[in-house]
Amino acid sequence: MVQTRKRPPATPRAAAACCRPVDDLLDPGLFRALGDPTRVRLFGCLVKCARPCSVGEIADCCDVDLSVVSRHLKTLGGAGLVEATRAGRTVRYAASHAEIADRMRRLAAAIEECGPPSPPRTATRVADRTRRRRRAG
Amino acid sequence: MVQTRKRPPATPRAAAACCRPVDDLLDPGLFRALGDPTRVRLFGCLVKCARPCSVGEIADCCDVDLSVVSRHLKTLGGAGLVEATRAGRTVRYAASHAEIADRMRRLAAAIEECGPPSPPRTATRVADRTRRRRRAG
DNA sequence: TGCGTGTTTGCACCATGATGCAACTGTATG
DNA sequence: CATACAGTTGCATCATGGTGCAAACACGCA
Repeated sequence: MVQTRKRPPATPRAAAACCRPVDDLLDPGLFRALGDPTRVRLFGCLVKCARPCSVGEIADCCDVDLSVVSRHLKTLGGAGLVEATRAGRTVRYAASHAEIADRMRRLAAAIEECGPPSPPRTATRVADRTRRRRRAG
Repeated sequence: MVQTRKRPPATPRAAAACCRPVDDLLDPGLFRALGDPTRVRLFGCLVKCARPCSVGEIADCCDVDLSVVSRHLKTLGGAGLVEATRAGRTVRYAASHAEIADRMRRLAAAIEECGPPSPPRTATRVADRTRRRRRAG
């Protein structure tokens, strides 16, 4: 693996001026969309349901007005968390599983890249290697 | 790998009643903390700075009142995003890199687990195997 | 074209929370 | 003990946004 790690900025002020991958991933818009209890519940239901659901169906999973659900779904869509498709007069929303998972994983990587040189990871790798060697032997 | 995948609930209403790993990871409190521009900026600076910083230092990275920064840092701390340590009269906050990265990764995994059976992943694995075979041969 | 259904939008209300200022607490230092 | 400094808290203000109701809109169907 090549050396991609940079020396961290000396102060938070310097950090504010310096650009890292984590800056793009830390989008307030995305987190804001998931910051409301009702909205995150809707998103969770769509994630677990794992298929495109109509607004009416989705509204059944919590006791707020249908119009509220409609607005929340639009917000989730704007944040890229769900995707909408029309079929006649019904609109179906589906969770964007792969996209969001990828986004979260990239955020995790970006945060980790800024942090301390992750000794636990090396430890895990050593353990893996040991296990592999044992299995082989 | 053993079969851990469950059949998804038929409707969002059923999804609301059914419990999956993703439910615990989708904590509105965490996302709410990252949903404010000022706060996420502070968090980003701490992530990039990668060391414990005093409140005064941190306040230098954005043009809001020191008291506001103090409150935001407390919020971030409450969400588990940063950790505070006192030394005399100065309080230092540091980003919890490993914890947050782990949390994001587990969320990614939980979301992916609910989603479609991820054909791209299988494809990748096949590709990896092919590549490995080629490299070996 | 009129009707019923699924969804969105306009509007008003209200709760939450982000912000700045000032006062306060707590801790070193003289 | 007085002073200065780091940070927190109380308070008032204001903007944002979550909510419900009703009306409007869009589409399929008879």
